[in-house]
Amino acid sequence: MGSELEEKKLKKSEETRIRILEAALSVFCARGFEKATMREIATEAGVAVGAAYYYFDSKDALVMAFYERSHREMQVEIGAELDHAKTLEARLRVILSKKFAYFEPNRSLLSALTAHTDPQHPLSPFSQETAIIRDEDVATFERAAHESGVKLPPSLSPYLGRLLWMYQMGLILFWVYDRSPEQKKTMALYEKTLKMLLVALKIAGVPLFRPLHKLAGELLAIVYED
Amino acid sequence: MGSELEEKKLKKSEETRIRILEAALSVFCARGFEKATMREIATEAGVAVGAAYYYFDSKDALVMAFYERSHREMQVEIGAELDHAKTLEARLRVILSKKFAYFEPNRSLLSALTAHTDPQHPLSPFSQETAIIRDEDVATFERAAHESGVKLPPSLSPYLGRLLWMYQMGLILFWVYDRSPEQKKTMALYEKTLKMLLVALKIAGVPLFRPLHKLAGELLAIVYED
DNA sequence: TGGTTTGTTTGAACCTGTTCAACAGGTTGT
DNA sequence: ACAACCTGTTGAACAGGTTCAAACAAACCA
Repeated sequence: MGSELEEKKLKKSEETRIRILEAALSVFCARGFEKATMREIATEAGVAVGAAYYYFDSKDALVMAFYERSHREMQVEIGAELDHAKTLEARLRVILSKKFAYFEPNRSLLSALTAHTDPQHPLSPFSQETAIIRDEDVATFERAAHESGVKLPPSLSPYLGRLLWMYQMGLILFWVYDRSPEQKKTMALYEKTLKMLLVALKIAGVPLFRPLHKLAGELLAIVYED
Repeated sequence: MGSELEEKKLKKSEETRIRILEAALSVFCARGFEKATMREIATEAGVAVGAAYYYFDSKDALVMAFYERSHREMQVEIGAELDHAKTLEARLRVILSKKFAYFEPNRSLLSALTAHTDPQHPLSPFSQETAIIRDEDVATFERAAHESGVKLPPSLSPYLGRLLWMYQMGLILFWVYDRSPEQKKTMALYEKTLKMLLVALKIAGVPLFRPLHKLAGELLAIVYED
């Protein structure tokens, strides 16, 4: 009957889509994003160039697909591991370790994702196109902080998730371009800044710092307004 | 004799170089960097495409030439105005106002310069290619701070110029992509952060903050090491 | 003067991301 | 069975950045 065949066909189509994506990743890793050509990717996947464009809007879209898949897979793993972590420090380490570990073999590919500051550029971490992933990531940070009992004054509380996301983004950016052996510099920065962050969050609740809260809140309101 | 004619010739060659650069800027401003084509730039300059590549290595190199010229011109103007400014606040305002004013008509072109985070990319603010400009800028900030009598503990003092440059870079980046009317958001951020920066620098000298100095110094050492 | 070197200019050709008209094969409706 | 249709698939064609062999011109040398 139709449905069975249709299912087969959908399967087959999804299969070539994946084959093209795999081919792309393999060529990206071998040559780097810039040097990789759509023709080579298509050949590697055993299809014509046009087929690649039938499944993916652009070369960038291939990276985007990789990013989406990575995100989805990591979300699952992080979600599972977060349940075993109690303190905020442990939770943040779960998230960050997972990301570093996951992207380790593809650092050069990741650089295609962090290379653009322009929020108009599809691959920018600040773009419309990456908004869904970003929001989910922010929510993960927010939940991790919330569930480990972090309390911030109301003027700062709404920004907590985004601040943690920003911190993570900065670290990853530094990591991607870190040329020290085994990215030792990033790891040193990671340890130091994580400690500082935790201390900062701890003392941020103290009423003594109210004037600072107000200032910080105003700044964040400007940056994140609308 | 030779020398006179040679001078004429050098003049003529320099003239076409400038004509190509002017044409490029005009087309960039009319169409934006991406939409501008080398063929149109060449036509506008009244030369063949090849000529543009004889004088400039690439399309990027045209932006780079613009950046170099802007920097040179601003350095002169800033240098003159800095003598009339006493306080650090006044000096920083001189530098930042000049940059905003100068780049105002070319915001879209500037975005080609701030669009890349990759230090390997020629146009990145962190690249080898922009190092000379960057170092001169850092030196300007350093001098401005030094001459207005800012004192920092020895663990932080070597980074003062680079920190101020970083602050400026962040502001400019925010400005380039600020879509609020007349970039009001950037201006609000500018006022607030400048005040905070000045306060921070003032209290950074207080011995009470020694443990913070040590931490900050260690962080900066990691980031700027090598 | 005529040949040689050096600096400048040209435009065709190349490479790569992207588009698109054409086609193949299967499904559906009649 | 036939037409209409939907889904994939193809490769030629196009656009724009870049290269390069060849031509040209001016300066220099003999």
